[in-house]
Amino acid sequence: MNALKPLPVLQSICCGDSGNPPLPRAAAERLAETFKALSDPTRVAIVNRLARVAETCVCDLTAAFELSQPTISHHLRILRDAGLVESERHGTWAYYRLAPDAIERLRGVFEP
Amino acid sequence: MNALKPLPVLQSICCGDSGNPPLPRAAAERLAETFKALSDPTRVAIVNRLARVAETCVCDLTAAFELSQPTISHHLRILRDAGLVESERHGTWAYYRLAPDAIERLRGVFEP
DNA sequence: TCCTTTCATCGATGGATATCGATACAGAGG
DNA sequence: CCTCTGTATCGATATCCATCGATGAAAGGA
Repeated sequence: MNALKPLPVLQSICCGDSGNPPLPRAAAERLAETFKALSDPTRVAIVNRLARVAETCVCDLTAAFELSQPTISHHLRILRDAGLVESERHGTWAYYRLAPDAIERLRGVFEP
Repeated sequence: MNALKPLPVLQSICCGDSGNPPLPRAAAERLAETFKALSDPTRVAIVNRLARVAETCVCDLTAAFELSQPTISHHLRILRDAGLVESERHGTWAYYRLAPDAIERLRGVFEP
């Protein structure tokens, strides 16, 4: 932790603080939460699968990935809490699909 | 784990396996690793800052975020290992910038 | 009503992670 | 050589997470 900012002459050699407003902490935390939902290979594969088939029930996911049903359900909950997927019950089955506007939210991080 | 697939009549009610090739596990792991690097609020804020100022030394980051210098260095290493940022030393200071083609890699997950 | 199927939740556990202080390394200037 | 400053790494610790078996909840069929 350096309490003093560099001298002006050094500030031009190093890099000065830009005048742009920084990303608020709350926004950074919300974005990080969404990225964290994609920080697992299984969840990336689930999202990719939903991008291809548009709708899937849990039973097909447990068959596709070699994981137990509670584990798949756990991953789906994390994706749903992050707002990346939506779920709907039809009779006995629960159908999951991609949330329509979830992807657009992630792009702003990389743009000035 | 259900050993039997649903009967054909139920298969049409539930959802069948699409013929599309699934995402290979290695690709899913690589993508998850990149997303994991963005699963922390501090790292999201660092990337956002680099998107605005294009180049920053570590000393400015430790001043901007109220974290210790080892912690900032730790986060920068994770971002660099993930291929999201690049670093370069000029004299005493280390400069970090966004890796140019890092963002494009992340988009394919959501597209069929 | 009882049974089966599908999915969600709970509790436990082994492994990963964010954070810090202490320390080592590297470059610039005496 | 030594010292100072900016970074990186190390070791330790508290917390979080992925996974599983067991169990609960909900819906449909016999």
